[in-house]
Amino acid sequence: MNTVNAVAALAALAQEHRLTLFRLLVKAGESGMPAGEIAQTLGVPSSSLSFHLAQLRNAGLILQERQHRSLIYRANYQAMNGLVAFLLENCCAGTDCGPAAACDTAHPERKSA
Amino acid sequence: MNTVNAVAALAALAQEHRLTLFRLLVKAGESGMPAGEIAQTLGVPSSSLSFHLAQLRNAGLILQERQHRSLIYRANYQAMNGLVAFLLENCCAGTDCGPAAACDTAHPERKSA
DNA sequence: AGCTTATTTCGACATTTCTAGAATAGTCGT
DNA sequence: ACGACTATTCTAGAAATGTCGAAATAAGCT
Repeated sequence: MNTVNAVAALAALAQEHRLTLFRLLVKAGESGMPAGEIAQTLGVPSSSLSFHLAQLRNAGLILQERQHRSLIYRANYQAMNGLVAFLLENCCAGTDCGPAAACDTAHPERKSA
Repeated sequence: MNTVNAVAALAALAQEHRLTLFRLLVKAGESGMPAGEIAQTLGVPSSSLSFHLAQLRNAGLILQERQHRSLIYRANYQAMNGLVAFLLENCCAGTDCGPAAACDTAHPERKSA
């Protein structure tokens, strides 16, 4: 993670619809949500939603996967952790003041191990 | 922390100069830095810097304090932690997957306790 | 092949944000 | 009070971003 990546990720999150959307996907977990369902939940026209999904995807914060006719989106926990780590990188003047991020990609209810 | 606050904070950080500036202050710690020194370090005209400092301040991410002729700025660790906590709030479908933020306002080298 | 559903891309417009010079406002020493 | 120093506000133009209808693309069904 460098400044440019971080700015892209932050800019992607710095918008009401996108932040809500991202958090929705964070909640949704590994199974993700199809674009249509997201549009409905957020009450945003599909073309607008598509624009926002693209922003988040370009920033690497969400992942896309086709499932039959629908495109399923889910949060990229790893990217999120990277961003948080970057933000708190030199927190407390470089002293290690504890773990900065702690969300694993694996999902408690779903992970095999 | 709510969505509106979070968007404000993220928007404040979603800009190359401001992100660098914020991280500079995070490194600088409790003692902070005067505006002039920041401007010099970042190579940004003072009027532009002032604009960015105001953005970060409005978002609650940095604190201002006058010291004689200089205005000293320092990172607001608490605000940062609040933001991170908000972002990872329902991480892993609400399962508590560990501490999301860990930077205390108190500074190892300076704290009394 | 043709029809239906799901989603994206295009285009045009409105809004917001960034930049930086010039003017203004506080603070201090003399 | 005056001058020097530090920093902000004002201003205007340039650049980037958000919105959403209409058209286009992709996938699956019969």
